[in-house]
Amino acid sequence: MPPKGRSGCPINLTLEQLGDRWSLIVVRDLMFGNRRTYGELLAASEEGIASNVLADRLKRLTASGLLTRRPDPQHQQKGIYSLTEASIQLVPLLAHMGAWGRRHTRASKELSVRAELLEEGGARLWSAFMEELRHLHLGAPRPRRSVFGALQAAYEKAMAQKA
Amino acid sequence: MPPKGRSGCPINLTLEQLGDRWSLIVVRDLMFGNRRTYGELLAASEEGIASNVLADRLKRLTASGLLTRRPDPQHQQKGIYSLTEASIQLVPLLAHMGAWGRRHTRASKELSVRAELLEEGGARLWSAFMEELRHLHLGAPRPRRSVFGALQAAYEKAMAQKA
DNA sequence: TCATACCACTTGCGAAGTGCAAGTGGTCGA
DNA sequence: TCGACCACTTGCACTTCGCAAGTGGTATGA
Repeated sequence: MPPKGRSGCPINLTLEQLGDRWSLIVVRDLMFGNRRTYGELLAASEEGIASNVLADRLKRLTASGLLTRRPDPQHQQKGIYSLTEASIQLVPLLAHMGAWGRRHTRASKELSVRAELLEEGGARLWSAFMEELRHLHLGAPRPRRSVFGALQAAYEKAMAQKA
Repeated sequence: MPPKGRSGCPINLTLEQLGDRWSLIVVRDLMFGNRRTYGELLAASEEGIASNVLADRLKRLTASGLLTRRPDPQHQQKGIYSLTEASIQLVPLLAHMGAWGRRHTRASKELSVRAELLEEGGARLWSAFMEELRHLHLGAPRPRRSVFGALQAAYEKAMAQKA
């Protein structure tokens, strides 16, 4: 089967799927912010994503197998978005992006706390986090320790210290 | 100093610099293909980058400190582009992108060979490769072993086997 | 020295992506 | 049954992208 797109290079193909200014922001918010519906993703967006762009990205990411959508039993109209195994495997990539951004951009201290923890924790922490994401998004058994909780707590502590 | 851009999140800021379909392709070709001039980057581009887009990216990447340009002593008009420490530190990111693309996209076997080696080699191999890039681009001393050569040889072997 | 090829980069233009504001049509709670 | 809510669409101005052709300076060989 011939590879589609501009070339068969794996880096290129990754860029073709994720190389825009919003796709990974959406994945990030699902992953680290546990935002699961259109409304949550739109309202709590740190970067102020436009509603049409969000709708478009949810559609594309779902079509390419990085997200799934299931109806909310509480609310007919609402959909609940989940990560898939493919997007859960983006954890190391996002961790590295955070680490790089922390060093080479003017990142704010509070928002860098999670990136810092992930960097310090290394591959073992990423694995634990991925296991937890499999629990939250794919129905896998709940792991003992919550990395998600630790990241969240560190972030909230940093925000409190700032204020 | 307040962070610029959409938000101070390090992942977001990384995306604002590199989140498009071409910037990392240019870095990849400089890094793994050792293409150092506009002409080399344009002619050997696997993905067929457009000349104006290449010119624009070289300008932007240089402006944001990911590349430097110095004149070619052999040829008045030509410039030689080099990676900087910041872009050399993208090695782990590109390695992960390759690894992810290899698993989750229809990457071609030949072009995946380098990604596979980088993935197997892990952090130690990345460090060695970065050391070598510092030699090639920043004038650091030449390291003993050439990762670049090994990657290149593996790629060429794969291409030969295909033909 | 002059024609020719080369080379880095620009220009023009249609197509696609982005940002913003308003709208739509179904759903929920009182 | 009314009004608030919610997921998502539409319309429009603006920017970016992709492609093809062009421009003007530079090396080269007769």
